[in-house]
Amino acid sequence: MAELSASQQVVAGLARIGAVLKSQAWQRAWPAGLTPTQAQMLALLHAHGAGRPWRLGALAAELAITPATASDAVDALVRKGLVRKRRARDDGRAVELTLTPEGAQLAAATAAWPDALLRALDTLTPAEQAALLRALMTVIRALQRSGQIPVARLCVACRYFRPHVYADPERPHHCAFVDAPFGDRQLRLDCPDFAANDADAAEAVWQRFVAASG
Amino acid sequence: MAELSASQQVVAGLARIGAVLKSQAWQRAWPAGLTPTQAQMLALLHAHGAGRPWRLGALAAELAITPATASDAVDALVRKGLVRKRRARDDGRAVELTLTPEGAQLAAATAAWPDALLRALDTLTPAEQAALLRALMTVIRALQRSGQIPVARLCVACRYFRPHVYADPERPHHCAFVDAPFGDRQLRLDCPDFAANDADAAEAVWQRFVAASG
DNA sequence: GCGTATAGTCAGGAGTCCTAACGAAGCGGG
DNA sequence: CCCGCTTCGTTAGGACTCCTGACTATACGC
Repeated sequence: MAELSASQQVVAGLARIGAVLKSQAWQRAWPAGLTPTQAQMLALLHAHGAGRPWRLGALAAELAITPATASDAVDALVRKGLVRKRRARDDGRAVELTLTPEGAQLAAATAAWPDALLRALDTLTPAEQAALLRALMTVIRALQRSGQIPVARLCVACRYFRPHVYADPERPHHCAFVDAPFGDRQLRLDCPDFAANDADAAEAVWQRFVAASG
Repeated sequence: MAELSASQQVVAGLARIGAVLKSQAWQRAWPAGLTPTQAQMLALLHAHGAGRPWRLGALAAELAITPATASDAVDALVRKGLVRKRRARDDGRAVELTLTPEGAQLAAATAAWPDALLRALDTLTPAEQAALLRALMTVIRALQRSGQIPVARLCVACRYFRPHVYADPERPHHCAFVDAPFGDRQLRLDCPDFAANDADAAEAVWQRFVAASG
């Protein structure tokens, strides 16, 4: 049996799951007349778009595609009447994107995560789910620090996050944005209320988080 | 703070990592003159192709694309001189695919997993890596059982797998194919020597595996 | 043999994704 | 104020992806 490191095995598994996500994205997007990229854009615009409209460049960075590709996809969405383009007030070069009512409706309808994967995850015990979530947070944080991911709106990197400030093991953390305690299972990987912390503070928060969670 | 289930959070994280895998696939494949799909094909042919050549349909199922798309991609690889097509001996409809020497060389050169992700995974503790691997196995197994993945060549579903037959906690399992003990960290998600087990036996093996690993 | 199922191909079309070249707006210094 | 540099986005061109639907050819069952 060839020796493969645990990391390599994990990457293989992630790649496999990535393939499932990709094929399910097609299956869900196609009936709605969308491609996966278009559906992803719609979802992003829908998820955190209301207050501060997305710019095209930010969208491209988020989806890990070039601005040229993003421009293509946005045009397709505009042709379909789902998205509106507007010049930014404060920057005549930039383009702001907002959903039309039709777009918002379709985004809401398409937003559901792939059932098969959710059901598969539900076969894990709660402890396994928590461990998986923590592992993913660690990985995503590392990827962000190495520049592979533009912005990761993780609780553990957020200005409002206070890890392990309560004795209650169910809800040890505090979110200063909503001013409420919460637990590991509510830790978010992509919070709309995220506010970036400076590097040193984020590192300190992370250290406190892992130290007490070990 | 909106309530999201742990499963939904995990899917979000997996999707995020999937995006990284995708963008890195482009970065690695492009300099070699390949697209991600072509690189994946080459990798599959290289990983377990020597003995029993791949058929086009199997490749398509593995990559979760239609046979038509697979046919396109194979043609591209044939044009580039990396792959050879041949009618199958035992089935005049089927096409068998083998790597040319150039293809094998390129596949070997391109085979490395994305560094950034490996490094990110190395920030996990060994215990976290093991937990992550087990969680992924559980998920992939569930996806296979629901038909989302064609074949998952997991140790835990293999005819040769004997879970927890030794006292040594480092190497509790036995592989009857290589006739040697091994540990959790060597459990494979995609073993070339995999042999399918029948459903009942696989279920029994799985139960023994999770019961003792809990 | 004959029909049905299966393996793969072809044609057509929208879309993805890249690079490269470009226009247009902001920003800074002289 | 205006020249150059940078940044945001678009266009153009090309290879490829990915689908559906129609098709050919072989295999298999009765």
